[in-house]
Amino acid sequence: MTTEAPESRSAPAGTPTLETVAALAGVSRSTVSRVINGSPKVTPEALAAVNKAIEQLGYVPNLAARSLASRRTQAIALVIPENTARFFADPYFATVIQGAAMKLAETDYTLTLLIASETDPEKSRRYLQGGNVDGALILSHHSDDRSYVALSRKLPVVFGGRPERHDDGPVPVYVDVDNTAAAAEVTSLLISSGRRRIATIAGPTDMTAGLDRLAGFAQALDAAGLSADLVEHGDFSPESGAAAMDRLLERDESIDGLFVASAQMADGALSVLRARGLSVPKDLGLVTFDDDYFAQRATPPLTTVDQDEAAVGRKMSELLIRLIEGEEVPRVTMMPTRLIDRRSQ
Amino acid sequence: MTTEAPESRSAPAGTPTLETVAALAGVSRSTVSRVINGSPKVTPEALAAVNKAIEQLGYVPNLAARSLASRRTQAIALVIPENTARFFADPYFATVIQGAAMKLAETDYTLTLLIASETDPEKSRRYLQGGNVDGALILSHHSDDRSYVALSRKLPVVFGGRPERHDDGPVPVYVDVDNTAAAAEVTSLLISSGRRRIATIAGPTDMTAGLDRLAGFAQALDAAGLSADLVEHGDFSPESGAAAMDRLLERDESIDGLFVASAQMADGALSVLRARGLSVPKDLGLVTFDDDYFAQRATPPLTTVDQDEAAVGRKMSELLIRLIEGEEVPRVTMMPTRLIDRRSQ
DNA sequence: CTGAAAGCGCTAACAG
DNA sequence: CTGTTAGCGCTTTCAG
Repeated sequence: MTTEAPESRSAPAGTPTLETVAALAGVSRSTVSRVINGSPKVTPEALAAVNKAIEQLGYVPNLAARSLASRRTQAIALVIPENTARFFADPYFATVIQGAAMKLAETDYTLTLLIASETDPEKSRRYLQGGNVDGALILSHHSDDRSYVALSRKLPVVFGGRPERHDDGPVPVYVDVDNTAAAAEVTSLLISSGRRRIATIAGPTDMTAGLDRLAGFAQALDAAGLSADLVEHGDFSPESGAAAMDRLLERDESIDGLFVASAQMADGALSVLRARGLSVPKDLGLVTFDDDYFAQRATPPLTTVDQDEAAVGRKMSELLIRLIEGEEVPRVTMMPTRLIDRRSQ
Repeated sequence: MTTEAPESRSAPAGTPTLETVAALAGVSRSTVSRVINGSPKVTPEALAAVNKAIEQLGYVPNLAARSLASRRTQAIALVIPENTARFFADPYFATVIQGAAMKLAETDYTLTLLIASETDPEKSRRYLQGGNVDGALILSHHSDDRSYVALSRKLPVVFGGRPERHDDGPVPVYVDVDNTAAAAEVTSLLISSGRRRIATIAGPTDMTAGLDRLAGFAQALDAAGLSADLVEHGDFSPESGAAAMDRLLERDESIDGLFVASAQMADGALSVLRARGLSVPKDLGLVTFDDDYFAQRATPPLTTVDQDEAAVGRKMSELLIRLIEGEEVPRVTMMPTRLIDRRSQ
């Protein structure tokens, strides 16, 4: 019944453990642990001995054990809506993820991809609240992030893109670009080019980026005393842009200016315009959002808003880590956008 | 020195533990553990009591503890080359990842994104060999997967895309499409259309997909007694396709057939052809690879090879899990491709 | 079928 | 600065 004689424990088979290292270095496990965790309270000699032993043994700490003992997992979940088909195809999200992952790769945190099942939302909720991660990065796709906004009271959480709020809790921490301001700015370029009958192909109404760009569009027209009634929605895909363009022209053939909420949709819209024999910018000024391949290689190249998606991802990771480590962070972080004038307005 | 009186342990604060559940259900921890792990050796009564307690407490097992005790992590690493900029932008990889993640989401495995740093390759090697994951999914990007091929002897590993081999070890397990056969097939369409001076814009020489498609192209021409000397390489991006097209036309203006190894490159090539007043398929037959937006919406829509990237990802996950669970799996799995004839040849 | 006991590998006070 | 002593929460023989 005593806890004696721990000598006869595990034979030095398998992967080396902290204990193996301690033995080889001639110190206690605590000291090895201190070295691993970079504690300053270790004599140079001990440190050298331990490091040598670690090197020699090719020792790698066991994360599970560490996390069990320290009650920190060093893991961060990246929550992705199940509706992934469009999600991954969307270069916006792909790039944000990339930025977030690259940033985390510089730290000791690990990124766990969590696909939020729509049929069993409990599964991911349990995972997140079950202490399996130290925090979560959430890419708001559709506006069904209600539950995640709630989650952010129990776990450090950072959103990518302004999450929609459905109650009066505290504002969740998020990183976004100022879609409203940027949309207004690029739209006003249309106005200063003398366009008067200005329409927009807006994003989906269940994504805040779509809503915000539409709001910016309307703001700009309002300020100029123009009517913002020519609005058709797409889902950010080229196909939806083409369809919206058709609807717009059906409603009013005299359109002479157009703000398309994404370059991919603009590509679709352009194909319709071309088919109708309308040329940009001669017959109609066209500005858009995103400086991707579509905006750059369109005929003509399009005046657009450039946003740094990777920077959004990096910032999300940075904020989350600070949050996990107990720091105060701003609830709202707006990343800069840049207007690229290619004279297509 | 005795191990007695464990009663006065942790107050029932914080998250419920297995012990809490056991107490509430009136059984031992072992029984709760059995229930959680779906052991059949539990009486219906015990099972019910435990499940009720779990429900009531909102109990979630602690993965770290479980993994420490069971020596299995239930985690799978997805290894991605650091050169991520292009990686994530590439819809091929994005979709494979998606497929792999979706498949895993149906299981109890968790996906950890591991960015393989080029400056510190040891970091990911240590992580992988340190017992932090049960297996790894590796998306071969460039041909620097030497170390990962070696890794596959110490850890269950499945590659996406044929990995290049640099030694004579066993063939690693991989999932791919038969790039060679598909490229040969689509190229032969060009031949049967009567094209005789056939060129190719090949992929990069450091990616097996690029090499294999080039090999298929050459095979088809050889079989028809045609020369396969008109080869220029791109990096799968539209820009590189345009540049390669320029070089090709400089070398030989009489080209009447062209196989482009990716639809994105084909898009670039088409812009060059258009600029030169050459029309497809009138002046020149054009076939490509990938049935994405570029192939579908090109002018004209292109005859191409459709591959199901998500299926590749799913299959990778499936094989890896079987490998982890000790099953034998085929070393090579070829996913089907489909020829889509749009009469652009 | 169930419980007791003994750790998995590591961290974290607490003495020394 | 270093070693000792207890566990972190769960699985797993091994008796019963």
